[in-house]
Amino acid sequence: MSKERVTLSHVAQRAGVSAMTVSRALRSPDKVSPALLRRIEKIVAELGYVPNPAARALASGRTNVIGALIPSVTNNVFSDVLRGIYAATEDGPFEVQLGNTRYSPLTEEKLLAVFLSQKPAGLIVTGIDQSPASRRMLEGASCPIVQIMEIGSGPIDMMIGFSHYDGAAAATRHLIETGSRFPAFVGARMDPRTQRRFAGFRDVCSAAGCFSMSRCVTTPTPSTVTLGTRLFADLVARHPEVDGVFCNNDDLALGILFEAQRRCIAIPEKLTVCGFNDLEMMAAAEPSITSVRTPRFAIGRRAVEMIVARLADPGPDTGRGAAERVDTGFELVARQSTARRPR
Amino acid sequence: MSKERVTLSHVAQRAGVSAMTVSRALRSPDKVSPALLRRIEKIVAELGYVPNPAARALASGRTNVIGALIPSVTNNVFSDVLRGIYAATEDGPFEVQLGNTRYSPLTEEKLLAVFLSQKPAGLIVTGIDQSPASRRMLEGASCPIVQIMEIGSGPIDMMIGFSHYDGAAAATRHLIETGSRFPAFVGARMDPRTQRRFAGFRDVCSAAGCFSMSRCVTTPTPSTVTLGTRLFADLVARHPEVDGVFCNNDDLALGILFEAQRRCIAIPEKLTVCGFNDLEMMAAAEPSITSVRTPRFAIGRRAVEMIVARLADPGPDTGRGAAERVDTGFELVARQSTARRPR
DNA sequence: GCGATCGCTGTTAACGCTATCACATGGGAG
DNA sequence: CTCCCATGTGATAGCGTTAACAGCGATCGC
Repeated sequence: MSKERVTLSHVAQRAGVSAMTVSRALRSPDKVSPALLRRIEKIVAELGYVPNPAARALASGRTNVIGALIPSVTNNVFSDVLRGIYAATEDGPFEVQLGNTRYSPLTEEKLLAVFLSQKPAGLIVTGIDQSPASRRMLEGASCPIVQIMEIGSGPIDMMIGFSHYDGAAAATRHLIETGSRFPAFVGARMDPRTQRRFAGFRDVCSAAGCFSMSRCVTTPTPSTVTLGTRLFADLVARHPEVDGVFCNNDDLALGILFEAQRRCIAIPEKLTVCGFNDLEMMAAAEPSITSVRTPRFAIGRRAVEMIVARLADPGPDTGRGAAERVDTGFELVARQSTARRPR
Repeated sequence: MSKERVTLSHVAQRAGVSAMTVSRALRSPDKVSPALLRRIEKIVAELGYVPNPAARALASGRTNVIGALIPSVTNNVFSDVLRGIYAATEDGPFEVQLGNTRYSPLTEEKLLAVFLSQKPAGLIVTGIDQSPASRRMLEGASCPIVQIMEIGSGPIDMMIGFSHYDGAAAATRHLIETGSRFPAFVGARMDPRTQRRFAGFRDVCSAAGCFSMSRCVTTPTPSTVTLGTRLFADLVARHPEVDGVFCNNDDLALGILFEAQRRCIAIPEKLTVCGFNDLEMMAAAEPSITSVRTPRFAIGRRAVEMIVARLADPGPDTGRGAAERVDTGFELVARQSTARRPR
């Protein structure tokens, strides 16, 4: 058993053809006669030939790498998106290169430069708030690009997501409709999407005449269940009148549930609670927690599919096809934590 | 602004030196005169030169890719490990290539073949239960390899993790010591590590004379909070006498907490509960939940560090250095859910 | 003062693959 | 019976980088 790598020419030699033909047999099988194709495939299997992606990339100027820029790997939201991305790529020829921007535009710029220099097959970026420099790089790129998780105007190329503002607005309306007169906002890691959720909350409350900035507690630190308990403790200490909380995500909502139980504040009788994203555990909680369901897995999968489709058919325009912009919507899932009749 | 890629020779031309010198300036700065080095660095920055990794890989026969084979991206456990891996790589020259084995040995074999063909700088694989084929491939590989999450005998190369058997045994002992006479086991996704946890539970219970197979409910499906509620419902329906539960992970434990609340089964008075992994929310829950803390982030980070260290100093042996085998241990964190005096 | 040595830089030749064009064959249209 | 084109295959030339060695002053030891 030789330690040496099996290359195209080894296969070619064994098959009595040129390396180019073997390359074609693997890359575009329809351009090789069927009999020869079978013979080559057999030899490839025998020798255990695996193409060298570096050589391929160098020679062709393209790679089969789809780059994905995600702000966090820990956050449940993005692990679902990631799962969708992996699900969509695992049958195809593409592989995923993950970049963790850690919510930093600067990190994103750096990663973008690195990714783009590798001539990726496509790029997935999170959100619509790229820095000017990032945006310039992306606009100059020659591969399909999908902005995910959010929709807005002026897509760089393609876009799939939903309106965080509308999602939060719907949740807030629900809180008010189920009788909250002193609604509060609890938010962590105030990234742009979170801020738009806050805006949705604020505008709906203002319109209903029940907005109070001092009932909004936020922090730049990442959201956790424990953080939810703390922020809620702060909130009730300052505002015992609070009778409804919109959390900018489910971790916080769960923390509030626990802290309320600890303080014997009945949910939903004394306090209604609504989260965001609808993580699996929201339905299982006691009481179950109302949340805004977002199609995270689908967004990840669809983003890859959009890139693959574009690659297969670049569209009528030279270069980029017509920009696709998909609004996935969201769904307010009302549960026990807001099951209260309005007075 | 030219669309053309900036290559080494562009930089070289501008600097009035050969491409090789620029390559050296970037790769081993100490072999280039300081003045020239500065000049080259300036031009690199000006031109925005980014090395082509494909060309580098092809020419040098090595890559700076560390491959990581993980059974799940969704599972909180592995997202923490992943975070550790990313944390350790983000300052260095290495990048991570993630492979999702989805708990399938066959998928793992395929991914391994692909990864190894790319001559990675190092490889991280999960667990110690590689298939014979996988093991052969890994043993034949010429890069550092770390098996993570578990320790056992006969490491392929390096290894970092803890004993799942011992962790479960400690938890079970704790359940019995805090007064459980009819302890139960609830487990999902019975992968090898989970099974060893079960073995720990079983052996400790048997030794204490309180093991009953029919009080062990398991399922091959992935663990979720909702699944925890269901399995617990099944369990109490068949065994109302159960007064303590060891869950093979925290999702299930949380589900059990919720289901117990729904059924007004007081925790810890009527039922004690212990999870595994000590996810963040265990401490925040009401009542807080006892769990076995495992150093997931540290394992991920350390695994990368072990690879980097090996790469820097291959050790005395030809090829591979002395195998490193790190037992990180675990920590039983007792909380309210098991706060009961033994009778 | 002279060869030996060191430090820095250049030249050449790959690495494994694919783009491109050239070439050979065979069949169908005129 | 030509001519043309489609089809399948081969030869050649890179892609951008690094390994390996060659060269060439300058410094050093004796």
